[in-house]
Amino acid sequence: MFMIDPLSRTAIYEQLVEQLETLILKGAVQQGEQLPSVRTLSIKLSVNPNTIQKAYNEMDSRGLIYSVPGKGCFVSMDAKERLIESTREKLPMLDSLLARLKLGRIPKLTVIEHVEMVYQGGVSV
Amino acid sequence: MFMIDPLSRTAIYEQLVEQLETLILKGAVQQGEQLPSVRTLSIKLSVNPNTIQKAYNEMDSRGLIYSVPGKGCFVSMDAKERLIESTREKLPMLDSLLARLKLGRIPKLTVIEHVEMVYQGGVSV
Amino acid sequence: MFMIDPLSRTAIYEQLVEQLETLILKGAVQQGEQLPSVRTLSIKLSVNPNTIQKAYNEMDSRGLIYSVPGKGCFVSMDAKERLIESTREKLPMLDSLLARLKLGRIPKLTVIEHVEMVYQGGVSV
Amino acid sequence: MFMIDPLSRTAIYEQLVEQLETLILKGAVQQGEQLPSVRTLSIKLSVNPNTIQKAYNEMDSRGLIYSVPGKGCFVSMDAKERLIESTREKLPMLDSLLARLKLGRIPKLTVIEHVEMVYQGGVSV
DNA sequence: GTGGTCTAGACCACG
DNA sequence: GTGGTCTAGACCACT
Repeated sequence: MFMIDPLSRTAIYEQLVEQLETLILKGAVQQGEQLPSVRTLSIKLSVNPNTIQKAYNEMDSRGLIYSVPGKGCFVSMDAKERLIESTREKLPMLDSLLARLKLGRIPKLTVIEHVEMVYQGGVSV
Repeated sequence: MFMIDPLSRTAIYEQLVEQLETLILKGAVQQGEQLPSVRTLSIKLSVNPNTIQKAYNEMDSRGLIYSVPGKGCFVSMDAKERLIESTREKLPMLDSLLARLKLGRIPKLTVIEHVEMVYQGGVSV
Repeated sequence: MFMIDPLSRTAIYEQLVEQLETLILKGAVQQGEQLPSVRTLSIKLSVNPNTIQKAYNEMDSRGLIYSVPGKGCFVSMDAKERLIESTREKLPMLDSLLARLKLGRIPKLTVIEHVEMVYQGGVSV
Repeated sequence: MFMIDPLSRTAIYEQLVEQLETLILKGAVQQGEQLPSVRTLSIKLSVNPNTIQKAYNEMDSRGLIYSVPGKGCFVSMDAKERLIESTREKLPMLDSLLARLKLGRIPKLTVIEHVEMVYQGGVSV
């Protein structure tokens, strides 16, 4: 369910957050669904429980999941909606990346091809 | 010449590297040209000299600049070429960003608009 | 009789204690009256029996209820009196809350309005 | 500057957050001011650095402070404003507390006296 | 069993 | 020096 690269420059807990976000967006994890417990996941991923906890906390504070002490962590009912709404904030990243590609002589056509490919249902991330 | 945002979450030395890259790509800094000395730049930007040094080291190790002991740092003669060549390595970033935008319900048309805008010379970064 | 919010950050057993306290103070539960059994209540509220037991234990140790083995739990004859007496212990909470409201620029008039409203029989909790 | 009660039921990091909030509201800590470093504070309070870090993180994510890796943590320029704006969210707590006091036979006059006392600049928290 | 907090101690990146 | 992350292991409260 989760794939962790301990050598990556991005923190483990951030990898978890990002992956859980895409799982929610893809519908692979339904709203209201219970997430794997901190301990279970920590063992499966051979990662310290504190690290899992930190990832869950982060998402909790963003309202994407909620945790009920003694019961478990659950996906918020409006998690997907929240994520969709916040996506527009990523457009500036697109702009700066495109500008860099343009300077690097990547032809517009190549970029458009990538857009088409991804949006034709092609690329999974 | 350089604009540093000390509050940004991206490290200062990375900001310097990125900006120098775009300056080279834009031709604002010519190949062979001498770069400001570490001390000069550290004072101008009120940034720790170590930080400047780190940025220069990073670019040196990538062959984009070279330092002549006792004289200073200079832009490599093939800096621009190297940068252009390495740009293709950034395409996977584009793919994953596009996939995220798609999941976040950003319409393809919106993305295309951004591509057009940037490639029509619109956006400067 | 009881309303439990399993998503609340306050523990379920504390919700039960607080509600039972106000029921006693309001006279909705008379002194000497028998309380629902742990099992009954746990089913009605779909809450773990241990949780109900914990709430009852808490109130027992405070002398608000007493349990007769084999018969059930009963409200102490002096429960209401005890609760009223212990209320003064809550005044420091009022002070610190007021201090925080003052720092947060809540006007005195607004606070007074709330006092009036509650004491005019307005607010039920 | 900070007072920690390790025996309190409220978590240490929450005690820190609350105290820092009141310090900001009182103006004892100015906006833009640098906070004590994680390590320094952890030694002064004989608390684990991670705990201090957690408190700082919490306030960072709420926009009350910002941290610059390698430099330190600083109070946000709009910290006080944010805190004042969020104070209204505490009014429901006032209502429920007042309702409990009323049930516990605390006379309205007594409550009003406390309000007057605090708002006449009396109580420091 | 669950989540939450805390300590101790380590390592990294940044300035 | 700074903040940030991670591990290991412990304890607590709640269900």
